[in-house]
Amino acid sequence: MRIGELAKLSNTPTRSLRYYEEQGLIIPRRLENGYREYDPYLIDRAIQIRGLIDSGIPTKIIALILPCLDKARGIVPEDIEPELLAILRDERDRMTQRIEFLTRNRDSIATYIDAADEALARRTAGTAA
Amino acid sequence: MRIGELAKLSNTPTRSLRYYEEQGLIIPRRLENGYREYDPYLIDRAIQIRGLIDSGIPTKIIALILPCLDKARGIVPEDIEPELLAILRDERDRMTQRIEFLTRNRDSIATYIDAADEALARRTAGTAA
DNA sequence: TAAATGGTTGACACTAATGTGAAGGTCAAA
DNA sequence: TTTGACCTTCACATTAGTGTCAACCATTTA
Repeated sequence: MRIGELAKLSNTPTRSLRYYEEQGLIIPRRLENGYREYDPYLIDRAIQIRGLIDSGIPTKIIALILPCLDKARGIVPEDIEPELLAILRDERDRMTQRIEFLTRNRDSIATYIDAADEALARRTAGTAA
Repeated sequence: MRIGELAKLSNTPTRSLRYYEEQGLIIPRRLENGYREYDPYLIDRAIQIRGLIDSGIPTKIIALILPCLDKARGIVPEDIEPELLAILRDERDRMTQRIEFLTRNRDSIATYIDAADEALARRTAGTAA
């Protein structure tokens, strides 16, 4: 598929898709026209990248970990550099921290929302009665 | 305490602390000199803000949800605007999405790391034997 | 064939968050 | 009293990611 279709299917602006290519995250084939040609599996990849960027992970890190995410289901790495491994551990821990942070704060917001809902329900009930 | 001490304790550059003030996230008292004076509880708040920003939440959203996070433990909101409530629900859901995304990808990375470790262990064992 | 649609590159602009440096005020200690 | 550490504001620079526009090429359709 071409870039416009991928943009629709992955809900990602074409501008961003071209940027991801520039950053080495998604590199499509080219048709004779020069048009970008994307394989269908790249829909998921585009969505994944958007999610990671939205979570505060810079594209340079994403470029590092993407190959590992691909290989994760199956292929065992044989010649992995210890430096890359260290970076991966670091990033894994950073992500865990982020998850904990987000979870704590999300739960606080949820608690607040629930309290507000309850308060509203009480007031509505009182008004109705 | 003054800005330098808070910077050390919260591991946040003074530049960022001033920026947070500009964004209405942390507003310290002022001494007669004009120096910023921070209460100790603001250490946690600074750390919290850093975590949220690092997780991809923009300061404008943080400014909205911070008061709720404060109130979350205790004070029940009485006069909450339905618009704010809608924004909060939205943000809560967005954070949940982020958490799921991060968790999935973190787990993939972890799996990859474990596989690499195992492979290394096998090779080392073989070499030793 | 001409218009419409969608693709290409390139450039300029913008926001968010932070780095950095200038020019200067405050205060404690030598 | 002068040095040094820390503070102030102001301002310009930078990075990431995206928006947007210009000028042009390709393909389909009226």
